[in-house]
Amino acid sequence: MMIASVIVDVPAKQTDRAFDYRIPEQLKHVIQPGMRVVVPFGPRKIQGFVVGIKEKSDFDKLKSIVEPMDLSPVLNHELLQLGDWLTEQTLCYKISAFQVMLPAALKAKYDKKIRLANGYDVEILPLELQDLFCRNETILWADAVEKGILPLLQREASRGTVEVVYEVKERVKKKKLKHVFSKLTGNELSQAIQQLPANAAKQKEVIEYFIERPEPVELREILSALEISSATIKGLVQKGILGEKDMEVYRDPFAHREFQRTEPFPLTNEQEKAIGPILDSIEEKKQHVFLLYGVTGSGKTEVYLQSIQRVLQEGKEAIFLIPEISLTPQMVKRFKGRFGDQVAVLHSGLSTGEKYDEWRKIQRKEVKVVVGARSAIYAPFENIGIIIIDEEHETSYKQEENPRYHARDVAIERGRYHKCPVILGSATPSLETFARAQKSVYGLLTLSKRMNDQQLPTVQIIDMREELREGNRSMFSRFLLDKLKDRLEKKQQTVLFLNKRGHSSFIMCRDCGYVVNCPHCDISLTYHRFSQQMKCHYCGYEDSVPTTCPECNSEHIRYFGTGTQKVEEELGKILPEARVIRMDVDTTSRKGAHEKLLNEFEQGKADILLGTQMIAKGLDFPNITLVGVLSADTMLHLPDFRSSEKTFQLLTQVSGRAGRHELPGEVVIQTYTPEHYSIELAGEQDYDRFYDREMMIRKLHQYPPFYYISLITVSHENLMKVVSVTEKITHFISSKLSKDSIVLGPVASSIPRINNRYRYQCLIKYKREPRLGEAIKTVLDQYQQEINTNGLQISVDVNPYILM
DNA sequence: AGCACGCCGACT
DNA sequence: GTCGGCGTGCTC
Repeated sequence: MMIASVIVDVPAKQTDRAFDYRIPEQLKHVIQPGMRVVVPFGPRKIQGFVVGIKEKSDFDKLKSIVEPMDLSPVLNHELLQLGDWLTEQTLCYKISAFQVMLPAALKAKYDKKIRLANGYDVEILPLELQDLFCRNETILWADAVEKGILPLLQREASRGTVEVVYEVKERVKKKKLKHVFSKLTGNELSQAIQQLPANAAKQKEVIEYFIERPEPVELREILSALEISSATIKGLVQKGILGEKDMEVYRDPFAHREFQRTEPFPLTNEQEKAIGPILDSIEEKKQHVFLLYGVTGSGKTEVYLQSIQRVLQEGKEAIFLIPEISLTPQMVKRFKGRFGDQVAVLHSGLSTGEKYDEWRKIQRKEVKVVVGARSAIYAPFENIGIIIIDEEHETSYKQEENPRYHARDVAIERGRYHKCPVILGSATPSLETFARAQKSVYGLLTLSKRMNDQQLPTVQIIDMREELREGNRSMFSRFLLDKLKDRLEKKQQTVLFLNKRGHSSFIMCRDCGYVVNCPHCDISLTYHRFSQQMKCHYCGYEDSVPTTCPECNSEHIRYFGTGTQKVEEELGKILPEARVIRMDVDTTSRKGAHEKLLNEFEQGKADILLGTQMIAKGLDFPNITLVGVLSADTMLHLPDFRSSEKTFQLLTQVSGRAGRHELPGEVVIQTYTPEHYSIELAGEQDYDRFYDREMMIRKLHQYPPFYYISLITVSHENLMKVVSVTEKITHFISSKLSKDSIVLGPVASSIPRINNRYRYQCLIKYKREPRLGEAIKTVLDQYQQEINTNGLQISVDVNPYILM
């Protein structure tokens, strides 16, 4: 007898193990590891992943697999193994690890239904129910609740006349469209033409079409191609010459778009030198991690493209990761232009169905290259020749929910399996990566010159305190304003960057300084002009803006902080002639809006592009000669050890937008802390000195890359409970680790309360601690009961990116 | 996660 | 005496 080990779709500690199921005889040759199956679990039917097949089980009352959900495995051997690794690394459930590797469309949904039990007739039911069950075979549980007939049904269920059934349903269907095909051979078709009446010109045209191209064709396509109506086709179908059938098609997010083919550019000396070791590594089939450290505009992309080209020549596949925010149409264009329809694109702008289709193209080996954001690292290729992570330092590569993985780590793990190079590219590498390159753990490849020998833009740092002292209360320094006017005159373009993170608009009383906080979370409410409301970004609480201060009754209570709208307004006042395009969450939420706005800017329909994070990357327009950063230091003051690094990276990225082509670029950075090294050195665009400086601080405070960190966050409604549990956990972990490790806690989280739940943390810093995972698992086991029943939550983040 | 089983309080 | 509360433990 064949038995399948199945990981069931129940994300809980107690079910985080394989359950054994009998494989029915007729499925003996169908069921394979990596397939999704429907299995009975307790009283219901749920989805599961087959992880192994064996002949014996320790369990003797096995149930049988109900049915397979796939024709072929959705997870190959490597990905199953990778799932185990993910579970180990991030301490997540197996089922979560598998699900994160697949498109959302493959995640099961469940229906709970009620139907007449076997052997009973509708007659036996009370009258109210008879009608219902005459019309429907089953009734959705949710409908029954709504109709208020649940008690009735429950009574019947206890009599045994109706029963509850659970069904697993697929989330998306494969898209099918009507196709037309020829039922006859070429010769037979030619004969058929003869037999048609003389006035059937259109029908003859259709038959000729099929003589030339005998394969099935989409109905819509042939209708428009031959300019005929569906009646023509219908006639031929009735004559038995053509047939109609529904065939699967891909949703194509890039339909009706032409991508201009591009050829490889000749490489500069520097590029040539950088690509050498990569090509060697491809050839030697050796795992090797490289840091491609190249200033903005130094031509990293061309190195990527030509490396991928070599991989394709070897008959292998390539994964190219890029942060969601810079996964712009521009970037897609470059890849599609070079590699045509060998490219699949995966990003959050696609619908569930579109993502699923792109994923299937990969699985069916119809494409060779994947360009995508974080989760594209799990592309189901089987013969990977290179993995590239562009903008390696970006925080979006870390997933902030379970499984809390970093795409870089997954890339290196997959590279190990496929024995292929992994390229990490950045102008401002994360300290971890640069440190590893310095220690030769990673190969260091440097591009120090911009293409065509353009100069890096000149950077001017403006002290806004000085401006204030001299009576300028506007958000534009006089220097920046002059520059703006200058560009308007010269008809050159400007990018204005507003760093909003950590500093959104809040409501404050100007008399007593009272700030309106969320009643459920310890965080200020954000002002939304659109709805004239205040909103909590953590729990969704909403309220209208008070007219008087609840503390001092003053009427001088209003919103504070700088939003893009406010900047736009002020621009309108001081530079009324300037045409401004604003890009933020509000103006880009609609699908395609992002692209549209950028296109308008590119075509010169505006002088100033004003925006937040989303314009920091990827913009590459020749006419941009000025970049202004309105508030450089807003995120410098976040309680995070990476805040200096992030500030430096962001400022450097933004500066890189200026002067990428013939015209020289200029950058103006406004700040209240010009003396801070991350701002000063971003101004000098000196990564190396920033690195040295920041490394000293990291060493001093025992942070990465000198120490690894893990973060345990405990939350509960009761403050005392949280503190005492965190206290115990801290104690326990501390007792299990070597004395070189540092265990900090209990400490209130930087957002001490979210949704009325208090949050405390235990931070662990260590150099080598092989037993830490074990210790954390013990903690989770210990508190299992309270987690299940008492509403206690304990979350673990190994190598957290944000300490929140 | 769901759900059944089982042991204690307030009702017909 | 029973209906129903939610603590406890199980699901191949």
